[in-house]
Amino acid sequence: MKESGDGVVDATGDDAEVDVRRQLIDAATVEFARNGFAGASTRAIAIRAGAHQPQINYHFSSKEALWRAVVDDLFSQLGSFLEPEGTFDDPVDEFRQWVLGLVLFSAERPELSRLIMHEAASYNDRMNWLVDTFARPFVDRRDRVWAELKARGLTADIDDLLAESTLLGATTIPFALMPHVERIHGPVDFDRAMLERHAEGLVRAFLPGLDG
Amino acid sequence: MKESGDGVVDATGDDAEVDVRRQLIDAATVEFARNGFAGASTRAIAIRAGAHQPQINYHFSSKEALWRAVVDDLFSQLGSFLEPEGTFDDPVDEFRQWVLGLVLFSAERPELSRLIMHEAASYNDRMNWLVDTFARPFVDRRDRVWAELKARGLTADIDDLLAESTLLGATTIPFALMPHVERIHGPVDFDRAMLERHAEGLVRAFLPGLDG
DNA sequence: AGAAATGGTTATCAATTGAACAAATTGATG
DNA sequence: CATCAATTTGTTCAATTGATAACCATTTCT
Repeated sequence: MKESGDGVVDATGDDAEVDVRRQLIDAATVEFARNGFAGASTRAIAIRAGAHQPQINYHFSSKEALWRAVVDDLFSQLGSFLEPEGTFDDPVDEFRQWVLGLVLFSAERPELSRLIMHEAASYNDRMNWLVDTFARPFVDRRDRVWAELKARGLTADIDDLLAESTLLGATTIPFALMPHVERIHGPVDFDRAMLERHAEGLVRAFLPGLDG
Repeated sequence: MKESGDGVVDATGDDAEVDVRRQLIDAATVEFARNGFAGASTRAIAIRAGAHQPQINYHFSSKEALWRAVVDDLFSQLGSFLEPEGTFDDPVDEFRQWVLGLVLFSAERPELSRLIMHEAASYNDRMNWLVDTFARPFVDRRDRVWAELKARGLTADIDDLLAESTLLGATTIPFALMPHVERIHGPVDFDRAMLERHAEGLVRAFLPGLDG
């Protein structure tokens, strides 16, 4: 338990003991996503985690480091929603799986989009770290698939530089802004089938060439 | 100059005197959009405006009130980019003008989208006020047009409840997240013609029936 | 001229912030 | 039992926060 280096589970098998580090990350995920980095206080995070505020500086070196641990955790979860590179022969299949994965992930874990939205509105170190460490590989792959689809004449006629963020906005924003949506339309709930249908609709919208 | 009620310009014609209230709103727009409500300090806003911090509480009653004045100002600017209701006979024309207007506005003034993104990630009073006071009429009109287009079989097959926010995300997010985009692709600059072409691409993507 | 009003300036307030420190506790090992 | 490292807990600190009050300068009206 003390050594978290190798992922060996506590030999006692008694996981009634909570992992404070884990609890802190989960609580921080909620607070950072809701209020942004500046708006989230370490005390609020600690209370939500059922811990004491100084434990944040013990288990993580600083509030910044806790924020990075949260982003790390969220991107790792996102990875499990997306098929690894090289899985598909057909770029259309790859595109379809990417859109579906992003829609399903955003619906289940809107925190990552919200966290990015808080940071990506300005030029700052946290945003740069996030982009360089995690976002760039995702974006590069996306752009490569988009270029291949465009070469085949399948893509919507939108600006290449904006294609990536346009797709990102279309797939994730509805879920990231769900409080806004629900304020207008009332409580909303989606089952898997609806999300799959919605994702397929997005694919057809951005790849009109499929119907041609 | 003291009475800003009727838009009469200072009779002296000397407008080297700056309108502090105006300067504060402009400075607050930048700070709130970059750092969110909690992350923006009244001192930073005052410094950017070339004013003193207590002047914020003099010209506005509170930081909240200043934030609301900023939103009010931004929505008023948005209004000038959108054609008034009843201008169009054809819902396709109305949709096209709405998409174009939103794209042009977001490219020129990404602050409104950023400000909304900061607030709409959580249920809070500022977001509720923003939705009830400004967003609802825009959304209602958008939904009405979308329903009309759908009845004519022109729309992409995406979920009705998500259509509004999906459109919003696709049209505004690329510009709201421009720091993120530029971190990846390097400096980006768009001229009016490129934006018009991009907007038309979005229209065709979301109204595939137009090509049928 | 004198009073009133408007707005700018300085100083200060209580509250909250992230972080640091030391004492207390825990659990395992010799 | 004694020892030691790993955590937890309680307290404290300097910095920053939004807001307020007191004071000063200028203009406006009587």
